[in-house]
Amino acid sequence: MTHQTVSHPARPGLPDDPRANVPAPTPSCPVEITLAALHGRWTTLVIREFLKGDHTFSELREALPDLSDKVLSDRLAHLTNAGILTRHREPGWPPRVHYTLTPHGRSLGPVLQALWDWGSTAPTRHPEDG
Amino acid sequence: MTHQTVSHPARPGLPDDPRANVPAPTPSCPVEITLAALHGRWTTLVIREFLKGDHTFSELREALPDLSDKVLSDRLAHLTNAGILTRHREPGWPPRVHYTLTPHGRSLGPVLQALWDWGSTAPTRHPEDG
DNA sequence: CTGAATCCCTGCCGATACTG
DNA sequence: CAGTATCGGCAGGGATTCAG
Repeated sequence: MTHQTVSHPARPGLPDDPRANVPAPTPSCPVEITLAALHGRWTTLVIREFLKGDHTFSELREALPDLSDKVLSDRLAHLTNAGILTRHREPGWPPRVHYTLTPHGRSLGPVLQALWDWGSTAPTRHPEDG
Repeated sequence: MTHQTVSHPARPGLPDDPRANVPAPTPSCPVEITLAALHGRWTTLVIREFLKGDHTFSELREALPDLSDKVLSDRLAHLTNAGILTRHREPGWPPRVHYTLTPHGRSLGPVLQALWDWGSTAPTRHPEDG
C-alpha cells in the first residue's frame, strides 16, 4: 500500500485520540506500547534479522555473535510475548526451535524505516550528554 | 510535505546502507540515534508538549505535574543537546527560559506518528514479561 | 525561576554455570 | 540445542537539597 487510510490529524504526532492526553507515561499509550516492544539493547537488530527471514536460535547466534545466549533468549521471549514472533519447536533430535515474524511483527518495517530516516538526517551531533 | 523523496528499498526497514550491517548495537546506526533521542521516561511526552507549541520551564511543569524538576531538567538538556530543542534565556527578572522545537525536532512528528500507529494496532497483549 | 548536586533504589545487561 | 538460574556492575530516575 502506498498510503494509510487512518485519519490523519492536522499536526503529525498529535493524534486527536483520548489516549493522547496522558499526564504521565502509561503503558496504554500506543507510543509507549511500541517503544516497549522495541525496548532493550539488541532488540532492533534481532528484529532486523527476522525481516530478512525466519531463524532458529543457533542461526541468530551466528548472525549476532556478540549477543549472549541469555540476552538472546530474553529478546526472543520478549518479542514472542509482544506478538512479534511465533515460536515453533520442531520435534526430533537435536532440538531446534524455529522463530518466525508474525504479520504484526512484519508491520514494524515502516516503523524502523521511520526511525532510520530521522536518524539519518541528524544535524549537528553533540557527543557530550550521553 | 506529503511524501518523502528518499529512496525506498524494496523491503521496508531494511535499507541498503552500509551502516545497516552492524554486528552489534552502535551509536552510529541511525535507528540507534533516533532511539537515543527518544530515550528515557517522559521524553516522548515532553516532545509532545512541544509539538503543541514552545514552552518555558514552568509551563512544562504545569503541563506535566508528575514530572520532577530534575528529570525535566535532564530531558530538556538531553533534547537540546540532540538538536531537538533550542534554549533561549530571556533577560530580566524573574529568570525565564524559553524552549522551542527546532525544525529537526519538529520532523520527529512523523516518527511519533509511526510509533502511535503501530502501537494502536496491537493484536493480543500478554501482560506478563514486562 | 531554573537547574545542578547528591543519595538511594531499581532494573538492565553481561558472564558463568547448570538443566531438559 | 535451547534455554534457565544466579550474581555483579552500572546507568536511569525519583526525592531532596543547594546555587545562580
